[in-house]
This record gives sequence, structure tokens and C-alpha cells, in this order.
Amino acid sequence: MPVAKPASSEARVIAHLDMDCFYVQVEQRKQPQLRGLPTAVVQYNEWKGGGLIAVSYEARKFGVKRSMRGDEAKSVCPQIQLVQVPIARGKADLSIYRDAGSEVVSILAKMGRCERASIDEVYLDLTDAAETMLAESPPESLDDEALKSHVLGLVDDGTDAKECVKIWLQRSDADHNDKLLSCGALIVAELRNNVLKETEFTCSAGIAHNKMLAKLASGLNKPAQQTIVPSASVKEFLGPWPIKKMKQLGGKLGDSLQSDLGINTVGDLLQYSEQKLQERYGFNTGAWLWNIARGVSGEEVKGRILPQSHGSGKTFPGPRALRSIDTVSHWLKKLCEELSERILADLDQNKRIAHTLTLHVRANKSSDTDSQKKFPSKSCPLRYGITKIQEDALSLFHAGLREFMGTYVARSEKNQNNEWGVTGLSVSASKIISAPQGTCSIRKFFPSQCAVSTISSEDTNNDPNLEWSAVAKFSCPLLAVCELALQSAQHLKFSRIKPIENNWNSESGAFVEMEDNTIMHDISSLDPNVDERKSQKNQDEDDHGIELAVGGEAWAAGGKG
DNA sequence: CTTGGCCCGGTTC
DNA sequence: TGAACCGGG
Repeated sequence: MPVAKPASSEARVIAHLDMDCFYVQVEQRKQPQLRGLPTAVVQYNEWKGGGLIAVSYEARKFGVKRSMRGDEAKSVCPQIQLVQVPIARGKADLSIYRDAGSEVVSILAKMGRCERASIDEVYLDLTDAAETMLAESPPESLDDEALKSHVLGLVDDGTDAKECVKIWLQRSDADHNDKLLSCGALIVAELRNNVLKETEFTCSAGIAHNKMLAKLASGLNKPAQQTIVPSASVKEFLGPWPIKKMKQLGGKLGDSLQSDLGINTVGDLLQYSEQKLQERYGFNTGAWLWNIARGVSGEEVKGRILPQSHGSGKTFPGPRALRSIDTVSHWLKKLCEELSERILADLDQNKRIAHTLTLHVRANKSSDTDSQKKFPSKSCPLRYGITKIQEDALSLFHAGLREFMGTYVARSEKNQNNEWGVTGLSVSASKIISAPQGTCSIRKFFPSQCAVSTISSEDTNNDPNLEWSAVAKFSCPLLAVCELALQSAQHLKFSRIKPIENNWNSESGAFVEMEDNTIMHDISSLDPNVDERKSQKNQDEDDHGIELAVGGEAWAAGGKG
């Protein structure tokens, strides 16, 4: 549900940048001979030429649409160049596009608060930059790219369009807000030039006082153009706009507005009072609707340039549905391999750790009765390492399958069955938390409830491999501490766990280098008796002391603390 | 069998 | 907290 947010009192300058047919551009950069040719990117070539997921503007002129299959595109545009999405592990691999998007973001993020809205879209809050420019260096000589801006509501009286824009951008009698937008447009023009220079990608942009208007504007003039939305032109611009094309109104809420109230355009919505809308759609949604009809939106640009989750999925439509545990396991393995690769790259590049693994399954049941029953999603703590992830994902699948099929387990698990068919699988990693950088105190890794009786940092400092290290003694239930310690120490390159008590029957108190150079997950690899301890957990509620020593390399590459 | 496949974010309970 | 659902590209 949309939430009504008050527009901030001070005018903001918000830009929305949208890469032009992004996947095509990525492929054209890779194969420059494709530039200027009608081109489309397809995935899965085997069925009717694959599905189009991006279409170049040259190809659009021939009527090629994103909804088409490759064969269909060939028939309306025989010379079209079809490029396949890379395939890895038997599934489409979008990583080259994700990485290309990151290139763009890293350029844009220098200028102001930056929100990565999708693989090819970014919002920027340029308020500060625009205010600064207005105060210190008001627009004088104008970049050619800025002169090519479109200004909504600016009447082109037949004279040179660039001259009109130039006059508009430099008007001294403009109000403060319009001047801010002018500065924003100059900044965006420069940013787009930088992006083009550094990545060879073109993009289009909208510049307005809020996200909603900026987003609508960025789509008005494509490709490689930018559009400004002055406040004075909002009403005229928004009035005829189809209600279903407003962000958040593309689904059921938009349907309801259309069929229940006969609202087809934003202008139609204007006739309803805030109270009426609130009566029908609730306080928040009603207020939000009333505001957006007037081009008012307070939604802020989130400062986030990294994704909050990673997912890897594949569908198995109709006859290709998976009908045995073995095939499900096979595909889960592939998906988990990709996921593992991506979270390790995130750890390496961004020092972030994912904490939750979730499995989503789409499945059908042939034993009808309630065949619409959905396969339940399941999640669990994420342990690093592809084998662990795959094991956990398979466990989640079994748990979900039991619920899906009812308490009685299907008979044939190994081989083909006729009870169920899996038509979609996806694994995702979420709850991604930044790891602390550089040298830090061990206290940071433990919640305050967990009493730390002593902390010292001398006794492991002689290890030359470690940038930092510390020892702490805890008074907590032993297993709780162990689990906590391992969760917290996940990002450490080295760790050591040694109980104070003598009954810890293990030689493994010494430092252990993690086999995959990343993470230790499992205390049982250190102490073979841990399973016994676990079974005694309930009767063993007494506090235990434990000495935990952890150490790690500082995150900064090359290691300075 | 298809405006899908493969993603991502947010809200609600 | 997890899970269902919604909406977007």
C-alpha cells in the first residue's frame, strides 16, 4: 500500500535516470559492430526463438516489441540482430547486466544521494548540488546536452528550440524553484555526459521536484534525452495521464479506481475530495491518492546503491515440471551455486554478509481437490559455502513439500511421482548486513545481554597473520555462546574457540584457517562432542564460561588497520 | 504454452 | 520473526 508522506517544505531537486534499452547497450558495447543495427536481447532460444527482454530503438521502428518471441521479431524485422542472454549452469545469467548497472551507479553516486531503483534505473537527490550551484556559479555558458533538454510547458514558438531552452534555463526572473530545476538539469546533463564517456552507455532522465514526476518525465523523451518538469506545468502534464500508468496504480488499486469510480486519468481523480478517497481506500492510501493527483509526493530518495537481496531462480513450465527429488535437488544445486557466487562476491567487494536463505517454490498437485494450494516459502539462517547452502535449500524444500502435500509423505521420493510437479524454483539471500571495517573491538559482535566478564587483547597479538584480535570471556549457556560466536564471527578469516572449562575435549583450540578462506560455520567441525552437548541442552541450563578468541584481517585490501 | 522469465523492493499480518 | 502478497522493470 502506498503511504501518504507530507511533501517536505523546502523544494527538492530529484532526477530519475533510466538507461536506454539497457541490455541491448551492454551487448552492443561488447560487440560494437551491432551499434546502430536493429538489435534485441533474447533469453532461451529453443522455443520460438526465445523471449525478448530488450529491444533497440532501431528495432522498435520496425514494430518489434518486448512481448514478442524471437521468431516473431524476425518476421516483422528480418534483419534484426538477436543476441542471447549468457547462460551459466543451465540458466540465464544476468550478471553482466548487473555489473554494467554498477558501473553507472558508481559514477552517479558521486553527485548526491543515490538510490538504485532497479538494474537500470537510478534516483538522485540533487538538491544540495543544485542549491550550491545556484549560490556560487549560476548557469552561464551552457553545455550542449543541457540545451537539448525538454522543458514541459515551454511553448516552442517556432524559433530555435535550443535558444528557447537556453533562455528558459537562464531566466533571471524565474522563481527559486525553477532556477533550482535549471541547475539540476545542468548537473544531470553533465552526469549523462560522464556516464557516456566512461561507460559508452546512453540514458534518459527526468528532473523534477519529486520522485514521481521525475520518473514520469524520464520516459517522455527517449533515448538519450532529458526532460524538466517545472511546477507550473504539472497540472497540464498530469491531467490526461492514464491512471493505470501511475506508479503503484498499475495493479489492483488502479483497477478499482477505474471500474469502481470510473477514473481513467489523473485528471479524473482530481474531482474526488481527500475525504471521499479516504472513505473508500483508507486514511493513508486516500491521502496518497489525493496528493499524487496534484503531483505531490514526499517520498525520499533512499541512499542505497547496493541490492538488499540476491536471488537466483528458474521456471519449469508445464510439461517440463520437475517430478522427482533428484531433479529438484539437481536444479537447487545450480541455483545455489550461482547464489553462493554472488554472496561471496558481495562479501569480497562490499564487505556484506547475508543472514537469511529463502526458498520459493511454485508447484502443482495432480491430486486435485485443492490444487490452488500454494507451495509455502521457507527460510533459515544462511550458512556460507555452496554445499551448506544446497543442503539447507533441499531441507527447506522437504519441509515445504510436506506441508504442501499434507501430513502424509509421498511414497516415491526418489523417482518420478505423479503427486506433484515443481514449475518454479528460486533461492534468495537476504538480511544483508555490512561487516565492520578495519580494526574494531570484539564487544561489537555481542549483544549487551550477553555478559562479558573480561576482555583482553594481548594474548593473540603475536600472530603476524592477524590485523586485530581479542579474547573475551562469557558467562552464558555454552551452546548459546557458541552459536552466537559463530554467527558473529562469520566474516572472520581466522577464529578460535576455546572453552574455559576443561571438559572441552578438543585439540582444536589453535587457530584454524578456513578452508575456503572465508567463513567458519559449524562448530561441530571443531568439537566432535557438540552433538551430545546439544542433546543435553535442556537439562543443561547452567551457565558456562567460555573463552573465545577471534582474529581477522582488516578489511581494507592490502591490510592496513 | 507464454505478457514470459528473472529478477528486485515494499507492506501487511 | 517469517510468509504471503503486491507492484515494478
